[in-house]
Amino acid sequence: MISNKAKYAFRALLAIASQPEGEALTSAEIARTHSIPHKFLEQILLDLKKAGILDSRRGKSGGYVMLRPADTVSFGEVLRLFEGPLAPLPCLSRNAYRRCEDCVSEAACEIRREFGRAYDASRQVLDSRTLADALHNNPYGVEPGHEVRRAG
Amino acid sequence: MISNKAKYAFRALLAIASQPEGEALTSAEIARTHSIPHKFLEQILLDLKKAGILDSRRGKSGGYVMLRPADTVSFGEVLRLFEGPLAPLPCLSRNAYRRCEDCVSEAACEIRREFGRAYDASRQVLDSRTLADALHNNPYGVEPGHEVRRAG
DNA sequence: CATAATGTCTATCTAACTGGTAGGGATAAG
DNA sequence: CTTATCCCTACCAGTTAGATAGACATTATG
Repeated sequence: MISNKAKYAFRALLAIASQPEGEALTSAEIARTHSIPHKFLEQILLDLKKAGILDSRRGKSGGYVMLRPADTVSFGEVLRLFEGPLAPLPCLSRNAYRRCEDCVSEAACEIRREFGRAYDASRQVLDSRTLADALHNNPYGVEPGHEVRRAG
Repeated sequence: MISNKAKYAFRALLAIASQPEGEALTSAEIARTHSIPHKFLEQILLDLKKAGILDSRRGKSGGYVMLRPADTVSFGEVLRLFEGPLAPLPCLSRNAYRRCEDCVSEAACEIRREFGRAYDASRQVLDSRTLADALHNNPYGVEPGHEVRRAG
């Protein structure tokens, strides 16, 4: 199960990304319309800003807007931001690679091999599908080469 | 990342499943050869026994053997035993279904839709691959209908 | 029967994490 | 100057992870 924090982040991002270009949403508005604890949401939006996904305006008539276009923000990227590495084993993570303490051979490890298959399958979805795909309900797995579109 | 408990369980199961028919492995042997804390492993093996996957013999020359054949025990089943539901969202879990607190429509939920795709992909691997597949390094995705072999 | 080696069960402990809450401070509009 | 907003940090209660400990039950063997 993903954390509430991550789930809130997706709700907020989808709300912000579906605003008309340039129109900001305040944390209070998002919190109210999506039943998210306000101060908790503020932390989340701040994280998204620090990650370069959102931009913010302070003061009266402030709020949040997308900094990067919604079709460049993948589900995997957001999830990693709040959950850390998505790999089921440390030895399968690209960014947070760590060998298992008592590993003899990664190539021969059955657990690594099988979980690698599961991870590949999951990653192919999460790292290719973007906020824009979700909002437009874009079909999945139709166009060839969809695995690596704008969202890296 | 999966828990150490689950990882230890897979190590132990693969060790037991690769023993010659009828030959038991003791918790102490497994703990030593795989660098697993002995008492911790005992709890794990007990869980696997209670789940009907392993059988045990007590007393001198005791130990653990497979109760069900290795080609009927899927990775998903073992993982669920130690990690609980694998679904990324409660509303995607078959066994532990729960609607999101403030859900308006599951059919319209973009988050549910996208995570459903990721979960499907991952589940297709985990619920089809068995301990025997892992031990024999059986190829994956070759034979049609492999999704539902002996392991349900 | 005694002993030693095993599995079985339950309790306990510490550190980290989850899911918040709280209270300011900085900034900008009007 | 007031008010609404974002920004930042600290804190807290409950749960979970990852064990550790100790006693009890069962069985093979001498």
